[in-house]
Amino acid sequence: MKPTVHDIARSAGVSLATVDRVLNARPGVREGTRVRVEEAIATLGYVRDVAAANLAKSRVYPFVFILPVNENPFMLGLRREVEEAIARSGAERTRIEVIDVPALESAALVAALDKVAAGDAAGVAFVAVDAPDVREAAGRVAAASIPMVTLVSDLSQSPRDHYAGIDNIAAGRTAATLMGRFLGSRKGRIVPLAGSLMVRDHRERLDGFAEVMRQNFPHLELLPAVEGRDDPALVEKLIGETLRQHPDICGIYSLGAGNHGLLPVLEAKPLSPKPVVILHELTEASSAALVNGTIDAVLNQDAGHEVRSAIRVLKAKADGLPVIAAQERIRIDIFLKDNLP
Amino acid sequence: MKPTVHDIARSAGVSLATVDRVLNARPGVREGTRVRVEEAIATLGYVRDVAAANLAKSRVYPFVFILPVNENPFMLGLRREVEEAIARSGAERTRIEVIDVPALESAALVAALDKVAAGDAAGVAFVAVDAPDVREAAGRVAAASIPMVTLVSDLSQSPRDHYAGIDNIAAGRTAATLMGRFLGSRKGRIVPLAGSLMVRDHRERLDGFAEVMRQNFPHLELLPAVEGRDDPALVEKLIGETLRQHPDICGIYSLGAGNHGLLPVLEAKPLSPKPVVILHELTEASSAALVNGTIDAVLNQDAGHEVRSAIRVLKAKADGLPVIAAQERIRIDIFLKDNLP
DNA sequence: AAAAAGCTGAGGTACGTAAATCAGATTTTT
DNA sequence: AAAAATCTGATTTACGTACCTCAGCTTTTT
Repeated sequence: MKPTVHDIARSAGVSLATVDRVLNARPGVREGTRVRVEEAIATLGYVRDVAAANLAKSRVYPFVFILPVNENPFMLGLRREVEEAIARSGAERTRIEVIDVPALESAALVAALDKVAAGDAAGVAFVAVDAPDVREAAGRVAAASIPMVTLVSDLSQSPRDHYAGIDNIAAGRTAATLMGRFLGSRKGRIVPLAGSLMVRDHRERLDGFAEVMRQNFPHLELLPAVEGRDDPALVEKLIGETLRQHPDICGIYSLGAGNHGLLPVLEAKPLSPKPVVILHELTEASSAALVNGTIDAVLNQDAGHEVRSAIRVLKAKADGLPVIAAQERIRIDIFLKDNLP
Repeated sequence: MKPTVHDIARSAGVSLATVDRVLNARPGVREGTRVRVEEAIATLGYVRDVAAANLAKSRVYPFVFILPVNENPFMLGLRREVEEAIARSGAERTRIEVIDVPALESAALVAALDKVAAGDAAGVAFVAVDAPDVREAAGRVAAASIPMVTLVSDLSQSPRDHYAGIDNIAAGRTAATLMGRFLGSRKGRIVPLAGSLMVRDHRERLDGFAEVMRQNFPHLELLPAVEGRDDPALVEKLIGETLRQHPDICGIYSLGAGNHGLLPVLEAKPLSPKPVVILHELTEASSAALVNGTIDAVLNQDAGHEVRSAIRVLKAKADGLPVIAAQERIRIDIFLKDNLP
């Protein structure tokens, strides 16, 4: 049978209250007594029953999710996953507040973080904008001892407890290897399509991609990135121009969320020979394009996993418990037409 | 505030005992009263607090894992993950018993399943051998209303509640597409290396692989599968012979657990031009081979996810709760040298 | 030295649910 | 019609932990 506080009390020859004071580091226990209790805890191998403790405390975890207002499919999906987590709040003893902030603006994010730092949240998850003022605000959240995880986009050199997202440099490298291997001995130019290189994840993906390209596939020329601002109309225009200007394009790497502009162009007038196209983010559109052969591979991060992982980690940090590292690693999913979900 | 059984009782004008009888479908409540209580439950939007219920019941989930005794790295890893789950048993209110059975023998598996069916387990997970007598034994487990998930290898047309493993046909297809695309215009023979085609997952991988090969890459000739019984020495011998016999081999697909025999052969005398090699299961050896370029891709299933998923699903089934389908889908991980964990 | 203040420990109640025991009302049996 | 059996509902205790209140003891203050 699992030992309980009663067993500890009996074994150490003290009352429940004393055991409780030792367990919860409350004052009012003589040193010698404390040691006796701690020995009993160690000998019996007592572990606190978190469920019972939460029940007794009527514990709820008030978490805050700071999400950018962004119309692209990935962010909409992320938001939906947060809403599903909110729907499960009752069962999970969480209470999740969502703060909307304009995308890519650090000022609003800083304000939101400061509001969290001043409040009584048990944890905060946010999509980071990698800027100095955000880093400072994160410092204030950490100073308030509020667990903090970055979501999707990380904040470098910050005191966040955890990053729930993929390694974007690795994603770019992976895309490059797939691109190079799929092209084989074909020669030509590769065009990367980003949303904005001011965004850290886009920049990292491009960096990883460019490095592997240069190193392993020097016969392929990498064009400067087209920045489409993830705006379908703009992407359509810019990509159309680029393709006209460079008839020898043999590869396209769309590392942002501009697929709604890219796919129509590719489907309207298929190039010959068909370029190798690799996208990020699995959506209905990209899934269909994979099936009909317009594109060749999709790299994906699972927003549902990211949200659930963020919540698990925040809970664990709030309770000072360890996390299962392997469970919380967000993987880069690679989809070909053969392994679609 | 979340409504509790007390709120229901007050709202319906009955006692706690009556609410409890309705909630747990116990007899002894007049039809009219039952309806009143159910209406109160619906109006207030009551949901049972599973943690509190488990506490009151002193609930533990006695689960049984039936694992084949098998020395290959994947099965050893699976076993280690089950052991880690056992280490977490206290916190998760589980009590996990492991039954060892000889690999690939349906008789021992049937005996183990029958033992489970006769016992008081709250759920069972097992690595299925796809045979009629196993199917029948599974039927007896289902008849005893014991939740049941297959692990790693599925049991067709069986009453299992869930399958915690990858889609092996899709895995084979994915391997074929990667193989074909990596080879580009190269011509030659492809050799599949299996453990045994009597094992369902190996057969399915081969089937998926062969179909895509035939359909999309007809210029590549698929040799009959080499069955190496996942025995390093035997694999080394057979693969050596095959390579000598067919100097034009340009692709190797190792779909079983025979990598410890294959890798030494490839590293000892590298072929030129280097064949494209795709393996299953990420281990230290395959990871190293990926980094040094001996092999080109690794398909993997995450044993830790499979075990944790199996436990989550068994718990949910035992409590009659729904599962988060997306969370429980086991994905085919594709690793290139660029996205190793 | 008496009173006040702090220290240490004991006991009890609450959290939300399950389940056993108990009490009153209704129906069935003889 | 009385006794027994069955229904239906109420009360109480328990699960493991947190935390509040109170009592006895020791130390400090006046």
